[in-house]
Amino acid sequence: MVVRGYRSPIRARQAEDTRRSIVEAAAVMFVERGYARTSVAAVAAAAGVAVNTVYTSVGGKSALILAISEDGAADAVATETERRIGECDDPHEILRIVADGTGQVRRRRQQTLTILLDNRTADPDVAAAADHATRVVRDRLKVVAARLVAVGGLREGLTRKQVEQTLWFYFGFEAWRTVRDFGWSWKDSADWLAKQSTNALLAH
Amino acid sequence: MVVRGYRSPIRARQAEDTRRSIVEAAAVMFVERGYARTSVAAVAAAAGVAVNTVYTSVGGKSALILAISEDGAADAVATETERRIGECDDPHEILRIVADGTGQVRRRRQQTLTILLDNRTADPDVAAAADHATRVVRDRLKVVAARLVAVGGLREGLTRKQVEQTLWFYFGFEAWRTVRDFGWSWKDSADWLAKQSTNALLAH
Amino acid sequence: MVVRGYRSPIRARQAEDTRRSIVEAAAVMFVERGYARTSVAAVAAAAGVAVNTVYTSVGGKSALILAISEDGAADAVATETERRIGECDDPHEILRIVADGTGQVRRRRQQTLTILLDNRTADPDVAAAADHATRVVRDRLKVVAARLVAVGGLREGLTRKQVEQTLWFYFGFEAWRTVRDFGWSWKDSADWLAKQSTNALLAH
Amino acid sequence: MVVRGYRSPIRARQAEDTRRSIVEAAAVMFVERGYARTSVAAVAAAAGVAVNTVYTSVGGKSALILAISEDGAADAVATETERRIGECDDPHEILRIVADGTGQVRRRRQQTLTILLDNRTADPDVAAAADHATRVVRDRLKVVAARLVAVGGLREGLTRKQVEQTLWFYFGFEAWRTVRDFGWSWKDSADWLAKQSTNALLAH
DNA sequence: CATGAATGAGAGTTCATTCAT
DNA sequence: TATGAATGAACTCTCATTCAT
Repeated sequence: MVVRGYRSPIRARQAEDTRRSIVEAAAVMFVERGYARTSVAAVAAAAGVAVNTVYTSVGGKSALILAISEDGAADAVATETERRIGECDDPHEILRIVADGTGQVRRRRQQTLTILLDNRTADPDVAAAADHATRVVRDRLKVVAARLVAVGGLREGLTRKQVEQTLWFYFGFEAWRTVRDFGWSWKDSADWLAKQSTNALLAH
Repeated sequence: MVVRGYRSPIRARQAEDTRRSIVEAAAVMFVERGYARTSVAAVAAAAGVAVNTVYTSVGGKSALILAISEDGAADAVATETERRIGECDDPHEILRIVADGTGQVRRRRQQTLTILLDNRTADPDVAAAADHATRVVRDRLKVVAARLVAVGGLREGLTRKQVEQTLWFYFGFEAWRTVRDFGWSWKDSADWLAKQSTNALLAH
Repeated sequence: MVVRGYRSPIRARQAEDTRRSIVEAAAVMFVERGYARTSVAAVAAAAGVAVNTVYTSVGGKSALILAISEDGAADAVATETERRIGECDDPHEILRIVADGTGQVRRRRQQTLTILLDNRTADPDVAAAADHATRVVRDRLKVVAARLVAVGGLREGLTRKQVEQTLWFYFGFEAWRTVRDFGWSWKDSADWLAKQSTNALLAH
Repeated sequence: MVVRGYRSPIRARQAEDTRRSIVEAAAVMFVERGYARTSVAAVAAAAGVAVNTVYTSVGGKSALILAISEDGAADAVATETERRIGECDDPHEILRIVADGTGQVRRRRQQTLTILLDNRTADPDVAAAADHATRVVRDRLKVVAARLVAVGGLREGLTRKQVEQTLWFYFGFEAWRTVRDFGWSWKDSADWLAKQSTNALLAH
């Protein structure tokens, strides 16, 4: 077998296009019909490729979930949010920033999160990906909790762990899902959550 | 054609036992492995019966979900809770009662709710059952919201709809699931939710 | 086990009623949906009895076919027809009698014959019953052929075997089925078949 | 999405071979054991392929029937027969041609017709295919009837509809089946049917 | 790189039948 | 005698996956 030093940028880009369209098609179908009831054949048909192309260009069914969950992993918003919080000394403002930040992440990754959370039980790989996503967010909220403790202004008697849990209660996936179901606008949702969490966490 | 009345209480009870053990086995497996990945054969094996006994005594796979969701449908706690709220004039006390009541329902039906909520996407029948369960609880919270409006003491500017949504935010399935995940005791969970919702809804 | 000299004519008659209604229900369903696609459970439901009663009072599925095919086996018409042919010397009249006789048998046993003929391939038992019914009729036509040879008036050169085959062609199950499909009246059908067979068999 | 044209004549032919051998194996088994009692697995085994290859290359069980019935649908003989009848002015000759033509079609499609006719009740799809085949032949005989009316020589008082029905009686599936069962040669069968139908339809 | 063909494993479901009452 | 419960065996079909091209 001769390994040729052969690269075709055109074909490489086509391949990338194919891959992307498959992953996108999969995401849509996973939201609509759920992971378990979506067949690889259906994804291929929706993407307009042969069944096997799904395997050659993305991988098996669980690779599709991985690809979906990785697509939005490197989220610039989250990094930016973290930076702003690190620079902010006002706890009220910090909660506001968290509300906006988690809202924007949610907005951006809504589809992905729905897929991961709603199909936890369908496949161990999905469960793992969902847990990973959860852990990432909760780790960020841990940092926020530490910052809130540092800047002061919390209600009496709140431990750092309690703060972190409260933040997750108000800004976690379930919270956002619930308020999204109410049909509120993104801004109203963020306002409301910021207000509730302020009540819960800050003195006065 | 003469329809002869045939009754054998012994056999009827045995049949009911069989049915129950199948449904219980199914519930356990649906929690552990999820609906989609649990086969009827596995349920039958766990219940110690033949595969087709599942069909003759319960029905198909989706009938299992239905049976599970109906098992706890008529919940005496919910009725009792509604009665107590109807007799109570103190809004703080009402929220306390709601916290305890939803907690007890959750406690009692934890397994069932987990199954329904986590397998929504796996099967339309599951989705329907989950929606039904959700609607039942939200309808009850609507009544509570109306009661709170009636007894007074709410924060200024809150509409009845907002009250209902807030109640769902604090006492709905997602809220309880979140606090359960924190590993808190049932009592602590109820206390915390009551406190948070009081902050959110009541003046002072 | 004590064998009691116990007979209850009432129960015996009830049992016979049950049996008959099951067989009749089976006959209807076999015509409508075919043997293979008719389940024993469906027959039982149509007859208003438990599934197992079909087994205890008639037998298995193929016993149903046997019961159906025997119900009309002892056909008085056929015997009467044979007698009249034996007494008749006019070949034209004989064919007339055969036309009427086979028509009446067909009329009377239409349902049964349809079941047997249309479900030959569905079950070896059905095939056997169908073959039996066919043989009975062809044997009778053999007697007729012999009689026609005896009374004379046949076209030149016809062997007894040819006569028998021709009679089967014009008065057999397939012939009657074909003319029935035309929607003709029983009388018109018999007239037409008598005329055609007369043309085929008799001189002039 | 770019749809790339992919053609591999070698593989396409192999696939076609596979398909054909499956359909042929199915035809044999349907004749021998009937449609209902023939399992897809048995067909696959007889064809030497995996069970699911039956599904991927032909379709489900009913698709097998369709494939079988279509295999001989475009029958050149029928077309040729129609042409010859259109050019013929002698009614005796026309009946002769019809006898030969229907006989040849029967000869060629014997297996297919047996399958369709004998399994009518086994499956609605089979019934539909059988009805279709029947209709095609009867439609052709309608044309013949019209031609006979046009060229003249019919017995007095025969309507075109009666002519068509008579043709179906003598040259339809049931008629041919009956004479086939007699064990006659194809030629003898055609001669006999031509003669009988001539007697029935033509003056003198 | 992408394809069509073929596969093995397993799913849910139905069926004819038997057992204990 | 007739019943309801339970069964084993089989069926059709779908799925995720691999092979040769």
